[in-house]
Amino acid sequence: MRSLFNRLPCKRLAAARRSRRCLHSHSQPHPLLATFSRLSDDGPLPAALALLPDLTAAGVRADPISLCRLIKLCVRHGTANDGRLIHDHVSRTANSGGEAPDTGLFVSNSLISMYAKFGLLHDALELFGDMPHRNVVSWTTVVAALANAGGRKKEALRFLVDMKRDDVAPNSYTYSSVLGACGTPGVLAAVHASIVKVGLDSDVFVRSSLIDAYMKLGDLDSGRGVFDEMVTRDLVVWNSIIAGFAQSGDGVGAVELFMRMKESGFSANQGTLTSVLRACTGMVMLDLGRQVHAHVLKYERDLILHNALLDMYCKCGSLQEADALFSRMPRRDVISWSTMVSGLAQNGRSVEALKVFDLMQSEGPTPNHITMVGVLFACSHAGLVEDGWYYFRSMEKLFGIQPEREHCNCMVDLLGRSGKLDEAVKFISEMNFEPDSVIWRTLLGACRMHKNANLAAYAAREILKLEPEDQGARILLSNTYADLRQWLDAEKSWKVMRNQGAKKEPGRSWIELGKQVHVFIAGELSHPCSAGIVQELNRLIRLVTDLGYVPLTEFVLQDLESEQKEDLLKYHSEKLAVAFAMMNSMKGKPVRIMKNLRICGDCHSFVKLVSKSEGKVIIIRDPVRFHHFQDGVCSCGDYW
DNA sequence: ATAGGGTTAG
Repeated sequence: MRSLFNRLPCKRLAAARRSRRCLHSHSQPHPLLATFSRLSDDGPLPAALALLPDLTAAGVRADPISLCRLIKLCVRHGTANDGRLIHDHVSRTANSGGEAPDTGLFVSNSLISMYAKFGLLHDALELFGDMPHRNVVSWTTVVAALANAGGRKKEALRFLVDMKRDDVAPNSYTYSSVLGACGTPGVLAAVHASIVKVGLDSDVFVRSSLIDAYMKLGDLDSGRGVFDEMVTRDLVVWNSIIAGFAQSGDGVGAVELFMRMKESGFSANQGTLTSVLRACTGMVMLDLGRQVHAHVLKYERDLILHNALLDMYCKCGSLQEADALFSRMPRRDVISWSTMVSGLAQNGRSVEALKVFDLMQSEGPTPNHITMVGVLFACSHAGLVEDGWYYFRSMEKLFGIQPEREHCNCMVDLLGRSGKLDEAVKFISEMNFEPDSVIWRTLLGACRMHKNANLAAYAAREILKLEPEDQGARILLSNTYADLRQWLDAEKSWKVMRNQGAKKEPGRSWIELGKQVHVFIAGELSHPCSAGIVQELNRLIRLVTDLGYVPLTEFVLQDLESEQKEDLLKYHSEKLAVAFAMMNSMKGKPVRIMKNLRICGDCHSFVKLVSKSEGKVIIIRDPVRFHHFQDGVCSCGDYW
């Protein structure tokens, strides 16, 4: 008998065991059980739940399969209280004896999973602690719950250690869950090693988690390595690698992978499209973004995807399209509204941003802390000091949002940039936080803007106290000295940097044209069309000089002869990009340029005049905000 | 009975 069972395939084995048990234990199943089984299968849920007390009264035990199904039904319906009801029922009937030990285990595992899905981690852990036996599934469910909960990743790893100590071997389910909890390269390397050791590294689920984990830690090469080794990839694996590239700022790489994915015969789903849109957002690839839009139409109800599309239009500076989409979206959540608020603010339309925020308060969801960052950003970039103070002071009362570091930073920016440096310093000393380097850097930027070298030196020293290795402070400090033409001090500051091996990040601008992204590096004539670009640049300079352009050499940071300074200015990356764009862009269409550093004052006035003389809309996005140049005027009002 | 990928700011 025994050996016959062993030779049967698993499913049939289980069925045979069940039927054997039935024959031996009770001759007739209770009629209530049949009803319960049917109701737990496809509902209605309330009717199935109502049967539980009847079962208890009749002294009949519900079978674990039905119970597990019922628990899943509660998850689908989002009714945590019903799940609790089942838990109560099970614990009341658990110890009446006479059942296989695994029966309780299955139901308990289901319940843990249910609690985790409802975010009731406390209940999940309590139940886990009370269980007489735990198997891989129990451990895995808890590990996954902790890995997915915010801020409990360390505990997830601890549970992985504990389960091994308890002689329960993790399986591919466990590893694919726990990989998301590896917060440092060292931990990730260790977990990866043990995955290889037990031979689970070829599992697709494990692989996609590995790729994701490496990419999220910024280790693109390792992520790519895992991906390249794979023979059989599925859609999620493709999505992981594309998302990784998109999220780490390699938009071009993400798009290339997307093309390869399609060549391999996969078609994009919502997740793929979201990542591709994010890549477009990062690189200002508006044309590609618009093509993706056509595919988004299929997924009318996917909010994440629509929010990504909305952000793409905002960050490509096309607010008409953003606005049109926003008003057509059937549903809008906090993220949709926040995207719109900061999108408008970053594009220099602060007043409209605040109007959208007003609308949000009357007909939208409750703002969150990110929304408020956008609101304060709008105030600081339009010099709206009074409004900024109002929102900052009332956000806790109105929306229950406690001001955090980011909000304080916006306030320092608001006060500092509007020239109220003393108030900014006072604000810093009165904040609820210890000022960090970000705050000091904001103050330092304001000092540079208002040419207050003494305060700048103070802020820079504070930064260097906190981050002695960070060269940003020295750069900004020496820039301030340079602005003041205190060349000796600037030189001293540069020398320190040189000695520490620091190099200023080169300015880069890029532009999407046709199906390509063209990159321009300050001072380098590396583009294949460089000769033509220089010619065009000279033509533009002649034109704008007639309109009154004078090179603002104060934006050159070294002490050089003025002619050399003009040369350095002339080949700023955004000027190269503008010249290239003028030669190649379509008539009547705006030009979009993105750059990695903030735009300098000289380029700003140059582009203003080019927009006038060429009758062209030029949009330049820097890391913080946008400049829409049209007819000699910029949307930022020369305040950035 | 347990698992992997996508959205806002900094």
